[in-house]
Amino acid sequence: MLNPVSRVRRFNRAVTSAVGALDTSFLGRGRPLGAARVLNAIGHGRSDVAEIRDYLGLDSGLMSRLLRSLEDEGLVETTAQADDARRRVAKLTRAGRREFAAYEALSNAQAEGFLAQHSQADALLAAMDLIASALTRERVTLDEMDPQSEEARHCLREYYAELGRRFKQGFDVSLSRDPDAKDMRRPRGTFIVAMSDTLPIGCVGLKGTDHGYAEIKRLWVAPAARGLRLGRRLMDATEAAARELGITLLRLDTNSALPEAGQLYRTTGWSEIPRFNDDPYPDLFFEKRL
Amino acid sequence: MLNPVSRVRRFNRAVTSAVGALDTSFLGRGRPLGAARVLNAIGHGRSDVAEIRDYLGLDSGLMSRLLRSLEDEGLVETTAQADDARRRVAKLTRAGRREFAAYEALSNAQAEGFLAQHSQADALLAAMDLIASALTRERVTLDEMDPQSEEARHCLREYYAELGRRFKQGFDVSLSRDPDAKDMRRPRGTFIVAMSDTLPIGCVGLKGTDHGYAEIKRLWVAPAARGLRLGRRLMDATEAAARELGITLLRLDTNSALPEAGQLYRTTGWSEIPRFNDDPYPDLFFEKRL
DNA sequence: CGAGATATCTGACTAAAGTCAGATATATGC
DNA sequence: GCATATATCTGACTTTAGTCAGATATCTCG
Repeated sequence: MLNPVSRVRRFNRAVTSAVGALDTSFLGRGRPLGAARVLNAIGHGRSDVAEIRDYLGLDSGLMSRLLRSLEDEGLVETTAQADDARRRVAKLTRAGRREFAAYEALSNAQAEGFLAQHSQADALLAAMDLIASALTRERVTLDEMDPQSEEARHCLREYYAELGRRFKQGFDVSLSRDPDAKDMRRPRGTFIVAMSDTLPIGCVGLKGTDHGYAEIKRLWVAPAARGLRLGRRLMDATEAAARELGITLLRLDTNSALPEAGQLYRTTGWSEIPRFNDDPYPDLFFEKRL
Repeated sequence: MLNPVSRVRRFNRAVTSAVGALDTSFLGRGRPLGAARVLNAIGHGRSDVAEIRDYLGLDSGLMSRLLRSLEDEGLVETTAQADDARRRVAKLTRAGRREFAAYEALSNAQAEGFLAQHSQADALLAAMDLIASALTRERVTLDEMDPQSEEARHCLREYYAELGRRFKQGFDVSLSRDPDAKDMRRPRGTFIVAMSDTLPIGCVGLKGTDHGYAEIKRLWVAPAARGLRLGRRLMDATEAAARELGITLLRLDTNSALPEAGQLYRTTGWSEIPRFNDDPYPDLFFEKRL
């Protein structure tokens, strides 16, 4: 029972038998699961019928009937899409919004109840993040976002906190050459956030300069998402963006206290070069010609 | 999205949509889920029909039909129970054992496949253990076991390893007064292992002595199971066993590098006493009168 | 404009799971 | 021995989910 395979299977059993209890929010309101799922998909902002069908993996006939039953209940209204009358868009009515709110409340209460049972909620949440990221790894999207968006700022806070923990001397952003947000917006550069579901789990910035090269900054992957090769995906996406922007030379700096980063650069075509700036934190410098 | 409730809900979503993929082992052999579940329950050693029905939460009519379909396939045989001919016991036939083995192989392959996708399997497994323990906390059983059983030895190994990490000077069992296994067997004492499903996640020993008291030794809770108040349950069970054995005075020693242990003793009726042995590791001594 | 593609809907069907009311056989307690 | 309880089985039924083949309306492109 102590080998890895048995441990995974134990987890599967625990989760399978608890999933009913973990997410009973779809139940308990006297509606079959299928209809409840459609209602919740609409509530969560999906309105295009084809999109919902695709998201829930439903047959078009079944989808049509479920939608009809929600209309009969007075919870949903469908109209033809303005620019393509074959497509339909679904919207919650006032009663539908009430019903959706009730599902949300159930779901929240249930998650709170689960957390309340456990005195070490932090460790439990970290474990849940890790597993959720692992399970949804193929659904992680890399989105270009503003470096001052909520998601980007979250990543940067976490990134600085981690540097503080990992550098012997700590880390103080104000001492470092913090890139200006405007250098990480198109067309000078960009900022990419890796999103798992709605949780930001990694980021990287491409910072334009006036020195004939662009810099890669702030590459970070959440602890809960390590081991999914996300660093590599982020770097690939940044390089692609740099090519699009006509950039031909990339540079970056890093620190030997972050060995996994150095390792990543060395195995993906970067070459070590001499120090090219006077930032006090980095002690390793790389460049890559595109 | 970054608050605890949202994180739990993200986990729920991830797991709910992955559960199909997490445990598809019940599928893919051309048998409906219900029948496959019954076959597997029997394969895992449940033979009493009423017990299976209860375990799987099935209606008696449905159970009867599922069992009949497995019999028709030649996978299962049922006979009347020897001492009560109303009850039936189910057993796998040779073909049934083959089929069960195929399910097991599928399940193992699938768990292996999942692990193979992740480079940080250790962290993932630790997270899975933690969550599985949290989800099944109310199903943790405390079983009296031989101190030399596989389960007990696993707990002790983990316990020693943890002391090694937490004591500044490390920990060497041979320097400590390691209790003799025979002092932790009835009627002199006992040894209790906390089992979650089939994984040992905690232990405690009650060691009989000839000095008018018994000692509590080796209280340990797996990191994956902390925060579930398991330490307290283990202590309660040990005290109950001590009372049964006619023991009226308990003593124990511990170390101030394990603050959560000292805290537990202080809040559960133990009083600090002067050193009562010459073991080099402990620096705190407690006693409790039953 | 017309052919073919696309999005949705409708009707007819199946499989699986589950419910419920007895029927049957056996056990238990007086 | 008999009334009552228990374990299982059988038949009749419902609900839910899902499949599939067309019907209908609309769009797109030459």
